[in-house]
Amino acid sequence: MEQISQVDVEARVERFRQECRHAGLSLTHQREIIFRALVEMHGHPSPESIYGEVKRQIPAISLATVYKNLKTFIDHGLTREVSLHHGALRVETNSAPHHHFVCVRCKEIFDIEEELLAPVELRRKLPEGFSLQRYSVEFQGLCRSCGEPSS
Amino acid sequence: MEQISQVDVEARVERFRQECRHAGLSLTHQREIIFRALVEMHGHPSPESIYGEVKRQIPAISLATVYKNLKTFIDHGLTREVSLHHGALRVETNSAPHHHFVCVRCKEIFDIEEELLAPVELRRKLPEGFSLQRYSVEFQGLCRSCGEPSS
DNA sequence: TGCTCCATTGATAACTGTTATCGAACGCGA
DNA sequence: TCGCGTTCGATAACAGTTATCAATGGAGCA
Ligand SMILES: [Mn+2]
Ligand SMILES: [Mn+2]
Ligand SMILES: [Zn+2]
Ligand SMILES: [Zn+2]
Repeated sequence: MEQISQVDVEARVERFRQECRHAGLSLTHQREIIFRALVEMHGHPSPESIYGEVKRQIPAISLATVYKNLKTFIDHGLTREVSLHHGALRVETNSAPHHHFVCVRCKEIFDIEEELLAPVELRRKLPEGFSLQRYSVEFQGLCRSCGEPSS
Repeated sequence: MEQISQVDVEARVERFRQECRHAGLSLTHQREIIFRALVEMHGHPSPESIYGEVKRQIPAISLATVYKNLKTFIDHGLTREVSLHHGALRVETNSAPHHHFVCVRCKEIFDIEEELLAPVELRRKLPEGFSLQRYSVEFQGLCRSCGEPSS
């Protein structure tokens, strides 16, 4: 959670410009401000919080523009979505500890039995003050149906 | 993903009844049908899909009843929500592989450096047809601020 | 069994997060 | 500088979820 230096920010914005050119994306003012905000905001910001930040520099910007650009960035690998299954609540009654495989394409969630993995080992302790209740490994990739070449 | 036997279902529904009594929850017809559907549906159903299932047995049931009961079940540990951060899109520019700690209380997401963990080891291969792109470990528990006794 | 009370239900309005639509504005190559 | 296709802002529409509230119905008790 260390602060990112201004030099690093500029370097990443410059790389961003190159990647936009590469991908045939127009370099709009909005686009750049949004990306810069993204890099400068530490953590895992929501569209709403990014909007709040960007609005300070472009008061007239639309929330829809933020959404559209975030989607564009994600599609082009310029940023990443933290959770692939944030769309709707999902529940399960399988109370046994187990892991999940999430398909990046169809977003389906598959159970992975716990025994398939060797226990996760911590080399050091978690940061001070954090109390652990459980953990599970989330695998991401293509599921059987989505990986087929015929798709 | 093996099919659950009818005997097991009944056993779990019976346990459900006991736990409801224990928790001071009324044993309503809707409640039991919803729970039974939940146990019988394999995978990670959404409220909408549960509603669809339950509606076949109680055509007049309201979607709100399904939501309310799912929340009640989760609050009492009768079922589990698969993802703690399904509420809204979250993005990050931290492209280095890393893990996450999600606070069960405030839902904040914290980065955990990759080096804190020994590499995850697969004892066997993933199920046939699944292609892995990445994985990360999700820790759940209380963060520093939420774990404080003064809260 | 019948009565009372409070939890729960169903209907629906309201709210939040997200996407679609569309005319205006703008970036970019010619 | 011009012209075209992209992107923008405003806003309607949509999806998922929660709040509201009157009606219903479990659960304990007479
Ligand atoms: Mn699962
Ligand atoms: Mn992260
Ligand atoms: Zn898939
Ligand atoms: Zn917390």
